[in-house]
Amino acid sequence: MSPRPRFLKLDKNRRESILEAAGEEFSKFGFENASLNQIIKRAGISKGATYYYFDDKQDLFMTVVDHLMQVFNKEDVIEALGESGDFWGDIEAYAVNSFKLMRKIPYAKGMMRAVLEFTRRHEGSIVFEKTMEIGRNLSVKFIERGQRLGEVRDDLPTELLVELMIAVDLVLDRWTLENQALDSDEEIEAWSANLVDLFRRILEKREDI
Amino acid sequence: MSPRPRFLKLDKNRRESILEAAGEEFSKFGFENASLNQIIKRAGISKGATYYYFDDKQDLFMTVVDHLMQVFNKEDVIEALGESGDFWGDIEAYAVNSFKLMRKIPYAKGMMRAVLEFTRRHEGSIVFEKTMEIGRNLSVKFIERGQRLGEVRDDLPTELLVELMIAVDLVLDRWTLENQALDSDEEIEAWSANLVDLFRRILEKREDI
DNA sequence: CATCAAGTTAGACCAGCTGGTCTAATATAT
DNA sequence: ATATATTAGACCAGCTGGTCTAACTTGATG
Repeated sequence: MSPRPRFLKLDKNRRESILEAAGEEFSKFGFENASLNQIIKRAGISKGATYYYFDDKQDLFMTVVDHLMQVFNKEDVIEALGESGDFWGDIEAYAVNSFKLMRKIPYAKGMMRAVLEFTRRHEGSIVFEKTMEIGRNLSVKFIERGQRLGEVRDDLPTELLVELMIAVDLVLDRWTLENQALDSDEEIEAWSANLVDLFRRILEKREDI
Repeated sequence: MSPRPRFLKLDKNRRESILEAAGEEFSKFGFENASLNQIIKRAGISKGATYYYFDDKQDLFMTVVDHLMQVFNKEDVIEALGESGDFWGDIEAYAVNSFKLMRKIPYAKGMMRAVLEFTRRHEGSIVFEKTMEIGRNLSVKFIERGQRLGEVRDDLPTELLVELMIAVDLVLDRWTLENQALDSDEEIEAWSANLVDLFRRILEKREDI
């Protein structure tokens, strides 16, 4: 019944072209607005094959999400976060990494937005709870660690801070994407610094205002 | 050909129920995903009437936008912005006003998001240029005035700062909306202060980092 | 009052798309 | 040769934005 194992046995090229087509479509239009037929056409597979590998549209969506999670989790910069002395420096390292990854998988950030939107609309959906937990926990853990170190404010709800981080992240992503600002490593580092500066401005504990 | 004058002659109740139904639908789902049929059903009018008053879906969308623009422009707090000595204080006054307005027209902010999304997808569309100019100019003027007063940073492109402001604004709007945080005037003022604090953190000129 | 034209409305209808189902054909392995 | 895994694509109901005709309302004119 659950056709995912089948999908994993598939030829690598074909598998990736499906993931890419789906990823780009979902990334551009969000879950609801993405056209399954369009994905199929772009991936060059038939309806029959599609529904042989996936239960439905949502299953395909989840497969793309899972794939991205795996890629992102391989990079274990996150683990070291805040373990060294330089908390904000570690964040910057993570940001650089994230930007570099984005250049390799351009639809990754769009997918993140799509997932957020989806979970907002289908809050009851059990399937996505775990997925969201992973993404959220990263930011939540980061914020809580920062708070324990006395670096991050605690006057606003953590969930709100997470939302703010994601929003700012997405704005900078789109900005750099539209202005082709990430062509060289220097540019990646410069924009990472900008992102971290914004995070810092928003999250930093301050008494002076 | 252009049926808008007809619409204005319409009975006020009916006109407003159409605007409200359309506003809520567009606000929830964005332009493309909003169902015209749904709007019609909720407004209690027929297809024939709809296409008698509006050229097409986009015309209806524009009509809602126009309506909101009129409402917002009546409040002329914006004009005084930064004319007094207290720049950030003036911003706060504007934020309070904006939150109060949002409570009266709950779909206003959702519409803003919808407009942003639409213009992003239809950048060529001449119809929307003027509309966007109004919204943008407000933030742009604000930022430039702040820069002239030496309060606002100038190390990032103005357009990017605008995007950041809008994004943060939307996050706080949704947050307050979902947590019914704006029931009393005290809460409105408290959250306005939070919003302004965030604006300030993001925009403020700083040497220390 | 009757007549006639203009303004307004209802909703049947259309092509085009959607996600999803089903069958029949083909490839593969035993 | 046979059973099973895989694929193609015709087909479906349900929706979409938009068109069109026929009926109804309104108001002016005789």
